[in-house]
Amino acid sequence: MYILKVLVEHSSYQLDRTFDYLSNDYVETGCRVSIPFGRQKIIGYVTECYQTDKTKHQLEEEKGFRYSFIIQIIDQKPLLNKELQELAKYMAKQTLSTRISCLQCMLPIQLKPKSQKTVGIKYEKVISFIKEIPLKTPKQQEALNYIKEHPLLPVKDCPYSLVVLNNIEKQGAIQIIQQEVYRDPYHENIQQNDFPLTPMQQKVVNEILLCHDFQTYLLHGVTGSGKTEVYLQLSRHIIEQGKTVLMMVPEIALTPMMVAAFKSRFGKQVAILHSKLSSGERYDEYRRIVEDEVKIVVGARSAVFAPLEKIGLIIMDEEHDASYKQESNPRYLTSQIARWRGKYHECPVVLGSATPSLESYSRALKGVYHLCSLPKRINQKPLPTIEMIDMVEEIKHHNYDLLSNKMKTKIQETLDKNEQVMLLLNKRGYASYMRCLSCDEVLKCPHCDVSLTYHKDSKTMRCHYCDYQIPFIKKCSHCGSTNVKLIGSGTQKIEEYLENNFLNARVIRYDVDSTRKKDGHHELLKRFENQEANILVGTQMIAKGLNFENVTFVGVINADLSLNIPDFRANERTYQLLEQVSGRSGRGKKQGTVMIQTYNPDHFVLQCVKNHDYQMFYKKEMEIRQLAKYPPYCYLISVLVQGKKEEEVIWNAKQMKEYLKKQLPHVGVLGPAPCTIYKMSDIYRQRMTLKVTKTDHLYETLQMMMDYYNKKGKVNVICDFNPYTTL
DNA sequence: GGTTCACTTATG
DNA sequence: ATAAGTGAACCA
Repeated sequence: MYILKVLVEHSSYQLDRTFDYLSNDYVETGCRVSIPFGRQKIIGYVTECYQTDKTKHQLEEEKGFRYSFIIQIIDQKPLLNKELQELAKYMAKQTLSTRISCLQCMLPIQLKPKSQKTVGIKYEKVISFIKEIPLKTPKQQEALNYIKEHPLLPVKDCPYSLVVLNNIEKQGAIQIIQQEVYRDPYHENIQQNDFPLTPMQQKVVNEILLCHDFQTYLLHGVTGSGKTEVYLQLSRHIIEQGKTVLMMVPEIALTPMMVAAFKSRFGKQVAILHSKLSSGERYDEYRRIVEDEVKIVVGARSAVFAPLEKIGLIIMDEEHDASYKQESNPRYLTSQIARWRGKYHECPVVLGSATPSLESYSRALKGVYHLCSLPKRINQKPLPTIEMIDMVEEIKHHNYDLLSNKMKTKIQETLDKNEQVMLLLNKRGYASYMRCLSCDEVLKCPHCDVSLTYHKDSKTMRCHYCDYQIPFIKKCSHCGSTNVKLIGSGTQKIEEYLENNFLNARVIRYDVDSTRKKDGHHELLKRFENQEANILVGTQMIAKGLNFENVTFVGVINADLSLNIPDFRANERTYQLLEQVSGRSGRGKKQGTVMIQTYNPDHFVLQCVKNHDYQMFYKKEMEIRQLAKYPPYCYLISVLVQGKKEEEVIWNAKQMKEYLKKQLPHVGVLGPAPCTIYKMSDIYRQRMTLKVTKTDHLYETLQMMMDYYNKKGKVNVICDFNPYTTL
């Protein structure tokens, strides 16, 4: 008889431990079993299995609880291999989430217990050759010879009619059988050869290939420096060594070009994992990986759990991208998971970006990561020239239009030359902030260096970090002028505007709405690539990874909006966005230009963008981070306290703060303050922000606090390590 | 006495 | 997470 330690399917802190069951058969860890639990029948994951000589009765006497036998073993083979089981343990500890939620987030939804979605396995009729026998007609004989040449030929691809095939089958020479087929989400299969590398690219490739150990590389390459080609050729070398490659990209719908590049180089050896695949497609891709039919996995965040064996290289493109942070349940940071797997497989991890996150860049400078640079565009193409356009000046000249006169002229010129235009509408920053129209100051929190946001219900300006608040007064605190304005995200009808204001403008709008349907993005981009349109207008989605040779002008309509988001990363995000979008210009033979409209042309972020000077940006922004004690000078942890009764939530949150201050004297605790959305479906939410420099006792203390409050049940506590959005 | 509802308890 | 058990509140 065997004793099994089982995690039950429900993700709850009260059930975040194993339960003991009995089985007559040995069950491998990682398999699911069906078990009685209380009065229910549920699914559990086996984490341990060992033999015992004792009887059920003896065990019960000894342990003081009743044992049950499992009802059924569900999987013959473990769903997750040893590596991923280990990883789940690590992740649960790092994110303070339940072990079961970590296991579940690694599986495709179809295999998660609650999922009602059962995937129909797709079958196809194929012809299997059995034996050579004399046939009735020459046509049949001819067909049989053909079938002999083409083993397991799909019926639909056979040049002979079904009637002929049926006749041959009746005589017993062949058999038509049902065979499982995989749905292929990307049908195009054009093989393409590698491009020759520049000496700089070659140097990076050589350096990384020399590494046969775990090491994190930060590949800092300016836009258009050919990072993709480096990834492709590294991958080629790794799979030639018989190993596999994990290629991570930001939310994949936004980077169709990277996917296309891998597909066209490596064809069927690539599996694609992302959210826009249909349930069946995703399941098939997952199975292809499990069955070891795939050498490279290209995918977004959740692909970091791809069940690849023998990983020889892990790449994270656009390393700084916010979509790498999971914002629900196990709130993991993809780079952390990737590096854990790199350590496990003893292979290099490459983080690539034109605009690395400050956290990564500072690690590279400290020597924790190994820095590789591609400072030049390929083929010696210069970076585009950038011009700042002062919108305050435009207003002085009574131009209240969306576009400055200069930009209008430039757009028309570009269209006249039959070249293409990309326009970025920076729509970030949903909350309103206050700007003085006389001195251009934005009202900021005196403690947190973020702008205050307007709260309509209480008519106050409040800080979302520390809850500092002042009543809303229509007066500038800096110069005293009453000429102030609340600025929010105005929804512009820019597509219409462009069509009405420019001759021969053919506009494609590329945003969440216009690309919602499957392959929507792909289709729109194809049309733009084929010159069916000459203006592509969109939100941040157009900033990343697009490569159109005929785009020679990029315009940014409102650069500052994202500078005033109440988030310590506002400068960094703005720099990244503007640098990335600028890089879309002049990727072909012709020189590109960029114009950026702003109310703050002298702001250091915009000046650094103008000069393509990442180092300067890094230096200045690091000074700010150091003064305000923000990452990379500390780790942030966001502690969310939520519950049905507002007073209870506030009271408990304050109590937690006292506890934390006592237990962790070296940790700074900001708040508690109400969340941006302080009430969500009748649940009140308060947030504290912890600034951590030393992690001594940190996990244990937080774990104890969460256990205590979550088991009490009055309020619910969630910890978010390295938060990217202010909840 | 019977029904309802909030709250507690245990799950192997 | 979820179902069952507990006891107080309410009603006729």
